[in-house]
Amino acid sequence: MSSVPQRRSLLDELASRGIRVTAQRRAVLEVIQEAGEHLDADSLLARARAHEPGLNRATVYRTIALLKKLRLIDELDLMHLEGEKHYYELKPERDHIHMACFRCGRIEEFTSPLFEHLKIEIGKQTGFAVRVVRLEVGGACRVCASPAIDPLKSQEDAETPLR
Amino acid sequence: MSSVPQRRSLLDELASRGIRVTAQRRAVLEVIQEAGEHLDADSLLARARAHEPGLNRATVYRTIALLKKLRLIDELDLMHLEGEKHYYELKPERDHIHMACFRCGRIEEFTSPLFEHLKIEIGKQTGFAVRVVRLEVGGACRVCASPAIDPLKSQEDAETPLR
DNA sequence: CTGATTGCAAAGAATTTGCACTGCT
DNA sequence: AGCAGTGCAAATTCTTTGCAATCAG
Repeated sequence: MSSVPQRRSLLDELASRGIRVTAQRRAVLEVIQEAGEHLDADSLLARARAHEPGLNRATVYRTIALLKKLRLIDELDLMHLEGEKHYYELKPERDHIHMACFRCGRIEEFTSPLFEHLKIEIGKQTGFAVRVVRLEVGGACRVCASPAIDPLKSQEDAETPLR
Repeated sequence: MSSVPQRRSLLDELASRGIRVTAQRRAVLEVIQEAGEHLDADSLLARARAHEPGLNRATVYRTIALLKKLRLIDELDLMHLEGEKHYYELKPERDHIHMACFRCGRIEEFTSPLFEHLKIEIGKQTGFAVRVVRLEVGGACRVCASPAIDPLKSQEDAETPLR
């Protein structure tokens, strides 16, 4: 939800690697950095155009690809709750789990030491060098799962995504 | 990799729920059931056409949607190693982790009691009723991560997907 | 200067949908 | 018989690409 600012800005990361900093990239990076939520390419474009009006959709996709390659952002599916878009967020200090409520569509995040242990175990047991981890969960959030909310209203199906 | 057959066939599952069993569905179910690997919609169509030549692509998608809704299969992305397709597998008795090697493209599976604990913890800590879990990992498999393989050949990038 | 980056427009990949026809149960 | 399921073709959604013009370093 609220994000702890990370040590170096995306801009600094690019510059320090000798990657060209253009006005377009600056606009996209800024939006990603200040985003309070998970953004897809389309909303990213819309917001970045506030900074850089002529910005093209293709440039957004190319910038996303760049940031992914540099492992500065993570790509999420959020259980495909709405369409097949991808969502992006700054790579966090500690990986977290994304939980998508099939009933109300809310996305929750959750971190746990167990998750960190699991990642370590994967490496130890299999020899696999873990670079990117994505753990997504679908189901019913606390509120939607509660049977006490409205006994008269028949419960919507929370077994399966909305669409 | 090799799969332990589950108690009831997909066909029985449908029939017992009063869902219509058509030749087309039978063909798709059979392919999913015997698949030794993760199949996308396209390969699913190709294989199922061996049983049911006229089978249409749309029917495959509709059948996949049905099985997903009934939670008889899981949908995977396999870190989008090749395109944005989805892959499908029978819902296993115990959820497993999918590990995708960015260098050689191999997919490994891994199960761990820690993973089960983590799922339980999610529910306990957040009140979220977990229905579907997808844990995917990207990186370098044991072989590709090994620095001893070929010291002369400069290592390919294993930090990031191939495409 | 000069190659990396961009915009544009078109193409591509994966999936979904409307509708008339077919075939389970 | 009746309605769920299917095929077909077109539409949608999301993303990528080729190429000429532009701009950062």
